[in-house]
Amino acid sequence: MPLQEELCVEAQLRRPMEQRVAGKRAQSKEQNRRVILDAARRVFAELGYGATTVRDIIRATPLASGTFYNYFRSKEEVFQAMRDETALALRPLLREARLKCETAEAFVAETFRTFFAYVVENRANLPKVNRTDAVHVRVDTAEVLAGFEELRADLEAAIGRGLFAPIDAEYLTASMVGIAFELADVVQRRELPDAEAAARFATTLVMGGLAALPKQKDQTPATGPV
Amino acid sequence: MPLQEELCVEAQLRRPMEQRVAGKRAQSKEQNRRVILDAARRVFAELGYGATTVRDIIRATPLASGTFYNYFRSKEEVFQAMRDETALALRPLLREARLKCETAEAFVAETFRTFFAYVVENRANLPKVNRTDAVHVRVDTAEVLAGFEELRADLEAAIGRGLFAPIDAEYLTASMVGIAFELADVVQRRELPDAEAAARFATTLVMGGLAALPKQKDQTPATGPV
DNA sequence: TGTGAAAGTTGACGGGCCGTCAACTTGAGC
DNA sequence: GCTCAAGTTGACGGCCCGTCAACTTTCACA
Repeated sequence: MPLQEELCVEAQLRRPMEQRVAGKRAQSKEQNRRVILDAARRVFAELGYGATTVRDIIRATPLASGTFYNYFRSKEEVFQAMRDETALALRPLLREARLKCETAEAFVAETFRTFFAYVVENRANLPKVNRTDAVHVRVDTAEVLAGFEELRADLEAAIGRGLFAPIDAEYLTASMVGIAFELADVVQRRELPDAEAAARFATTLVMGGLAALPKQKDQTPATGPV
Repeated sequence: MPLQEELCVEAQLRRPMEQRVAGKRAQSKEQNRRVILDAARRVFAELGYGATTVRDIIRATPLASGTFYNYFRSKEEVFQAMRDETALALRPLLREARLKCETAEAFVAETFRTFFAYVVENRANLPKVNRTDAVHVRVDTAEVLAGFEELRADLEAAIGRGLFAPIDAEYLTASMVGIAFELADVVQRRELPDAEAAARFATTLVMGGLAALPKQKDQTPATGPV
């Protein structure tokens, strides 16, 4: 029956570029997910994470309550999805920045520069901050933790290539992550956030430490190789 | 009327050491608070922070639901109280450790040593970790933030005394805090937590950075003094 | 010791949020 | 067209929420 095919073609001709192959089904599914995530972002920003309920998110949406649960199982899961989006956007940038580095200094500097630049540019989706009273919450989803693992793997590879002296990559990763998140917080609170300055500070701190760390290792061989 | 006084004395003689002056009222108030906090610790550990409800905590207690609300307004407040207890226990230790230091190295080393030692010794009350699925939560209460401020004030005082070169104390505080919490996490996950090793790593990293930071500042005077 | 008042406890209650599910609507394929 | 699977809807039973009137315990004073 050529008529049906023609209908299909006609539909595609009307909207030539976007959504060509995707059926209406898949389209609206993607759209609903987007609608929920956007509503959630607004509501979390308005009420704070703790005070927000699933119903608040649903109410900020034209959808019915049952539909919400077709997409997410809880507000926690929505929040994780939001953080995952950030992590998935940031991780390739970080990898790319690090891979082209030929020196330890560049490796560290590019990692911090990319991170702080992203954080400052996307203040709205800020990955970390949430205030309920004077309380401060940080959530690391699986995607975020995977980003940490990438940094660690890249560090170990760099150590293997002789870029870094052999040090405990797990400890160094943790330190860089801690510095990055805590400094990001400070930077964002300042009235004129300066991503470059934060990156410079973090880089200098870590590079100075890297110069000192291998010597320290020799002083205490009791622990043995990890 | 001496008889009333006698009754009071008799009561004290029966339990000679403890609770001498405190009336029954104040006693049971303190005890109820303790009972709730202990129950909460158990329940949070069992169910995780997110899944725990106020009713779960109440059920782990011989008290009625109304009584709970005489002491705390929500599970968030209970959790904050728990963290505050940790912060209030740790802060004097940290201050004492830092105050007697005559060198920058000692200042940094003692701060980290004290912190990691406390964290490893009190794994049960561990200040940071909470898992819901693969999610990782950290909460900084007002008391905890006050601890950060103390570190910053001590750092600035040390800079004033010439112990440290003049650097941005806010950035350095944030960095030390970030390193401390993130490393604490790594250390606690290891099967043989070595507080000393973590303290040594953190100290070396920061001291190496401190040697490098003042030079960096000269390179970029654009920002000006803070 | 007895008594009145204040402090503190209790658990039932109305209100709202939770996640589910049977009935319905929409899209895909023939 | 027609059928069936996929997806949506909102009402529903169950639970948690924070409150509060009734009750019990402690305290201060005579």
